[in-house]
Amino acid sequence: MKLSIGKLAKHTSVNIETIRYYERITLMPPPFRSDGGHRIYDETHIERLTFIRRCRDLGFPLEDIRSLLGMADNNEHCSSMRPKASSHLQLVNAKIVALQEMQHALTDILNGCQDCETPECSVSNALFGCTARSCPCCGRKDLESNPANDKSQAYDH
Amino acid sequence: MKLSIGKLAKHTSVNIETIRYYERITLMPPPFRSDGGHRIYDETHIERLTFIRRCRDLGFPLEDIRSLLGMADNNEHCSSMRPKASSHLQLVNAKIVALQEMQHALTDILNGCQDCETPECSVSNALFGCTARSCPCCGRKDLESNPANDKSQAYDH
DNA sequence: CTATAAATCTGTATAAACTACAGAATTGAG
DNA sequence: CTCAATTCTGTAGTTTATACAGATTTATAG
Repeated sequence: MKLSIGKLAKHTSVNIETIRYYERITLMPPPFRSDGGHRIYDETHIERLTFIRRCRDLGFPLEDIRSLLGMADNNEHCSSMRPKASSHLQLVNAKIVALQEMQHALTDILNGCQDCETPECSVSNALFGCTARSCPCCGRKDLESNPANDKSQAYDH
Repeated sequence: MKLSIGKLAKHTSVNIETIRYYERITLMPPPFRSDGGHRIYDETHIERLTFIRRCRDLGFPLEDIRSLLGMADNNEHCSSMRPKASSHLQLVNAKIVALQEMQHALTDILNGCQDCETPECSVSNALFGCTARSCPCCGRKDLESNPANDKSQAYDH
């Protein structure tokens, strides 16, 4: 199964220039070439590139991804992979928690505020979530009038 | 409650130059200044910056964040916020799914492979997850020997 | 209050991760 | 075979920050 760079780009939603960029920085291996010099990919490239793209979309820096790929490239023993996998797992877990908070906030917005015209809606409260100590939407600042306010408490009005 | 830029930086884990950069691109509002010209922040800046940083860590581009913040800045009616909130929620949901897959993959690695020295471990299989059609770890390619292989099937050996 | 170290200021340069041409060569559909 | 579409290399620009230089301001120790 052979793919031109254009087909690979479409299949993975990574654009052509980025694929060449990843090759240049050795994140993707240099592929075979046609007689005329065009790049020829196969499904192993699809897998690898899909993995890279997914990690990027989730906010992992390229060097983290390079390190994870190094694990799969099996230049190392499993014993040396464990710390990497473990620390990456912690980051993944933290990101899931943050995304779930955001998910709840957005769901609240969509459920709670159908079509109001006043600034009493739950939008900013929901968006800023439990970290909010004052309301960016109406400007009310409970904290200043109540300095003993619990920091971890969600702002609510 | 007043904060120097350094305190804000520590409190939010965003570094000083980045805070000034966000001000320059109008993602953060210009703060008050001391007589000498030093920036003075309060807790509304903490909230906003924390929100920005969290979004960035999760892979959302600044323009998406700008749009979300616009919702909270209440220059718009709720009716116009709904489509934005809705499409952002879809992205959030997709990211959660992707992260959970990665979470399972990494957990598998940590549970399944204690300290092997051979390339038969589950590392690459787990990492590349259900998209894998050949094993980057041992090089076996089931797809080529079995062209009718189901694309959606996880590679397993 | 002074001295001086730490923090911040503006402005510019560099980095990381792409993205967009320009002009030439290759590929492939008709 | 032709000619439009695709890809090639190389270079330049964009986005999202970081880093540094030299001047100024602020905090602290005497």
